[in-house]
Amino acid sequence: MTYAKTSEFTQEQQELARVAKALAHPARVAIIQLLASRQTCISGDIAAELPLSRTTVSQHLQELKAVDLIRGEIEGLTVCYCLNTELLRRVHQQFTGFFVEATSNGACGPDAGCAC
Amino acid sequence: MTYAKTSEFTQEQQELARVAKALAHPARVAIIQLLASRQTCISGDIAAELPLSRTTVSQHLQELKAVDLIRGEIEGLTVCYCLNTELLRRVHQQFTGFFVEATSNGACGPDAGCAC
DNA sequence: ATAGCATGTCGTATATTTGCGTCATACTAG
DNA sequence: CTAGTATGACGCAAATATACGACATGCTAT
Repeated sequence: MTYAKTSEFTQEQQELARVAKALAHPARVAIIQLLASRQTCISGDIAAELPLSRTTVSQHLQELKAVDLIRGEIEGLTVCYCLNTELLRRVHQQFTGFFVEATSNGACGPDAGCAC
Repeated sequence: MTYAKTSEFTQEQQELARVAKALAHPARVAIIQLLASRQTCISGDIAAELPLSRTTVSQHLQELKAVDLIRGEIEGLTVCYCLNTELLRRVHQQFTGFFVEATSNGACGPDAGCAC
């Protein structure tokens, strides 16, 4: 994600893109849903639930952790991953703001001089 | 995005990831914000507003178009791009559902047997 | 027809992502 | 201490994404 031109955008745009990127893979979406559905914060059980190797799942977990959407605590032999609900709520706000802004102005139409 | 294992996830997870991927670059976020802020559906003016070459911007536009988040109508010499507000609203719902699901269950804590 | 502009497509180089096997580490149990 | 197990780190191959210059196409005037 650290391409040369990436830095020339708004902080807000970069943040949104950053989180979006974290959710840009079905496995990572699935991981978050899994963590949300279980009371216990499972660890390697996640890998067992996904159609991917343990190694690959571990990488996806690291990616989610890098964005701080999830957190991991070493619990003896296993590792306990949890959702960062606080951040998730904040991100939800951010996305909502974006979508509202994008949908508030009625779609451009003939009035604006275009055929859409 | 069409890796081998991608297809073994829920339709819902794939859809969400698909849209998230479309928003996973600051330029594409910026494009949507630009289209939302202007009454007229600008075309190549978009390129002028972004710190990227016209060619690169055109590619980002094609990606957004591929996911149907925006639509383009040839308007004589120029091309008029518009937001697909209908889809945007649907996507907003989808994301909200996801985030609510992820944040409704209180974070796992000592009760669940973990230190998070 | 000719010239000129707006756009998209193509080819190319580089950076990143994805997926997995193998190894190193760390802790638990015997 | 010796296994045994759960995890992350490392390295590698293949697939994608990113960015851009050069070209092709399609209108609009003149």
